[in-house]
Amino acid sequence: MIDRSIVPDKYVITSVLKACGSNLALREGKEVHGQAVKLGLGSNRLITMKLMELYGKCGEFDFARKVFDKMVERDVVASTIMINCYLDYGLVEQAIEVFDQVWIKDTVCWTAMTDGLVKNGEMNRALEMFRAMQKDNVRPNEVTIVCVLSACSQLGALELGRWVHSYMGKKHGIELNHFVGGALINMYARCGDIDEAERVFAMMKERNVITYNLMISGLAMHGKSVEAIETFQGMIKQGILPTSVSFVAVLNACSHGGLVDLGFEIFHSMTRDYGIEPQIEHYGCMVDLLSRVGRLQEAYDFIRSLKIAPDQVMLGAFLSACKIHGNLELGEQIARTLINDGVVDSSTYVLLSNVYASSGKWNEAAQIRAKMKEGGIQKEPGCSSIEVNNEIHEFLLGDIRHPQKEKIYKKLEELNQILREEGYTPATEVVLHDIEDWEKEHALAIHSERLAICYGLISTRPCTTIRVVKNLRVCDDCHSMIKLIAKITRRKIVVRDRKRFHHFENGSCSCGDFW
DNA sequence: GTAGGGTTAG
Repeated sequence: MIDRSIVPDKYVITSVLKACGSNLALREGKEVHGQAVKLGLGSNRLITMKLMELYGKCGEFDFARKVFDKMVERDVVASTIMINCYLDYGLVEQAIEVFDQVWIKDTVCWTAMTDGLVKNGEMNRALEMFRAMQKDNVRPNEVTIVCVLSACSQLGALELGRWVHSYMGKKHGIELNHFVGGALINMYARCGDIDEAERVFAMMKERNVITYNLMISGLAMHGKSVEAIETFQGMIKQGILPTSVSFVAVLNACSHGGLVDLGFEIFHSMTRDYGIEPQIEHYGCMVDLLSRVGRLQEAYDFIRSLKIAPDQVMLGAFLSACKIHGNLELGEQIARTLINDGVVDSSTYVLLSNVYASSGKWNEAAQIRAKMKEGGIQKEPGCSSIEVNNEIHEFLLGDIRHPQKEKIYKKLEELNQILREEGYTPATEVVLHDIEDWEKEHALAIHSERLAICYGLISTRPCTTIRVVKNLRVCDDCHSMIKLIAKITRRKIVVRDRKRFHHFENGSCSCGDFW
């Protein structure tokens, strides 16, 4: 409500416009701006910039641009607001166009552009931006560091992440605050160096619930269940109240560690001790917890007892466990529910098809694939990446774009030869007889993680750890193959898949073949 | 003045 009894000044109008922007109240904002114009404040810089922000936040970037173009003094601050208007709506190229025209860019402007690229999934361009910023002699601050670390964590760029960490340590005035500390823990955990994540965590003087959540989920991701639970308990001892996110993290740790009773105790403590109502993701953790250890009937009954409808992730956890524990009947019941509901994404289709295929029900598997085709549902392309000499190398299925492709495929063939001699037969050869043609192509092609690993083998020093990041789950065949590769090459191979880490060493994997 | 860490379960 606008109180019309008092005549507002420019400060009042600025703060009301700001509030309208935060609440996406476009109509009210326009009204306030109209008032400002009537009061002769239409060309006030602060008010004009707030109007741009308002338009931007409400998705009206064309209007924001018109205001921007009319501004007499289009300095770095106004340009940064315009850049953010575009970046919030994914218009990266338009943002860059404005950015390029800024004559003297400051830290905020560089950081906004870098962060916008990260938020729009353009990690490599974000890192390029960071390098360009340093060439331009603009000093990064804490915010810049957090953005760059976020890009590193998503890319799995451990080398660069380490470089950023050491840059901070060299008296560049970067403080290890909550944000920077959290970003570092997240970066190390997600880049596969959980020990270093723990070291940063231990070094931090002050930790908040987010710091703890990051550490707990990092430990859980690496299969360090006991440490994750201890960290959770340590947080409570410190008097920090857990949030709903903390519970997902710690329940996830319980399920990876097979700690059913403790998991239930923690689950019950949510409402009892902290007044946090479980959400679908917490129920999902409980289903996962029961299913993993093979208590499938209990998991099934648990799902049925819920007042809310199960989602694909929850059913996926159950289905995946049915496949591993060889309980097709319960799995099929759930599968039917999934298909009938008709809202199934590509990964669940793939999982369903694999469940059928694993028990030799080829017709059913083929039907699922046909349904996918019918509905025009495409499997998300698998993509693996590896960082070598500060550069991220990306590989798709059967990728031949890499400049060193000959060497990579030669290495792959060499490994296949050794594996065959060791008596290893790829699971795909068995599968091939009973699946559809298009699937054969996929099965025959070379999965991206193998290419990334082979590139790692030829381009890094012997005995060093190879770290690969994959956007999807690792398939069974690749998983067993990587175990053997780790053994014969005497390398540690760390693979981050969509959900967790696999540390391959000397023929076995830290996930205990259950993922 | 403009920019910052967790979306977690398959």
